[in-house]
Amino acid sequence: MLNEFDIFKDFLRHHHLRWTPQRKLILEVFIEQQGHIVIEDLHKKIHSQDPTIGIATLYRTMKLLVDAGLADMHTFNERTTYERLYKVRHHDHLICKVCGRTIEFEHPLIEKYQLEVCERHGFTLRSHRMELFGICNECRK
Amino acid sequence: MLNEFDIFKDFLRHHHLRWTPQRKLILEVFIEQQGHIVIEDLHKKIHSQDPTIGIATLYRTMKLLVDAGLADMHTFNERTTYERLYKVRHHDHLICKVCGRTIEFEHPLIEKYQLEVCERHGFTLRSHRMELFGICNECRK
DNA sequence: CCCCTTATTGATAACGAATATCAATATAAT
DNA sequence: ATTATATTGATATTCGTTATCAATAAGGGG
Ligand SMILES: [Mn+2]
Ligand SMILES: [Mn+2]
Ligand SMILES: [Zn+2]
Ligand SMILES: [Zn+2]
Repeated sequence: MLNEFDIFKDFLRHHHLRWTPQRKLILEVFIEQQGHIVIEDLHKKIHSQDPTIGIATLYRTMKLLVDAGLADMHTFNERTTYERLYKVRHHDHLICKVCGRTIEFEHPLIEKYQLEVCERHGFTLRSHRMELFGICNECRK
Repeated sequence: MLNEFDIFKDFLRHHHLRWTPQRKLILEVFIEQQGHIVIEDLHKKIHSQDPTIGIATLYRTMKLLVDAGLADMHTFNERTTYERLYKVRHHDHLICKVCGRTIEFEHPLIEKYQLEVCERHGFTLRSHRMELFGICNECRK
């Protein structure tokens, strides 16, 4: 199986885009993160390795990673986060309104019923977003 | 059962807030809309009845209506919309990525499994968001 | 009804995340 | 190497929303 670098390179080639040192570094830093990461934190880490990389390039590259299927973008609590999406199963999130913590889960039946609903409406499903908001175990204490 | 005006008045009293002509007009215009409405359209309609009402007051009042449980706020395709929430059953949305149309649906089993997931994680569910993105029947043709 | 505290208002400045612009530079195909 | 074109970083710009603030209004007590 191809690794993320090869997947990204292939994606770029396919779209007549170019493999650059900036894109390489951004991908390197991104894949060593885990969980949901915001642009700001990503930028700090990238900046510490190469202070010349501009914020615009980071935004542009993250968009490419999403298009390439290597990153997933979420917006929780007015905040945009990116999540690695490589050999990671699809999942949805519980989001604590108090501490902001997210809990990941998957529920095959829910996914199945989503498809059912779409079929019933002649709708071709491409992606979905499901977020459950509330109060987590820790914050209830 | 109380109507929306009484509910809003009660809400305001409870929070030591005041019933004003501006809030009355905004609620009047809001409840005669159906479906998902953006601030801009709401503002146009309000402006035609009273050009002196400022946009800030509209934003402030819509937030109050959400808090009072009379309006629901969504963000589809980077656009914030408000939806009337009075004697309207909870529902989720299919959103066409081509034409932007939304289709409403409800699925009791999905809701049930959502609760199940929350219980399993000791999570107290307060609200949720579920949006299915894809291509609608019209746009596929 | 008046008084008085406090909420509300509208105009407008400010914010901030994300994007557009653009001239200089780098990439990769030939 | 040459060449066409994609990319870059700095920076200006966008735009929906919120903060500021002085003037005004609401509404409870008397
Ligand atoms: Mn996740
Ligand atoms: Mn709806
Ligand atoms: Zn929590
Ligand atoms: Zn459509």
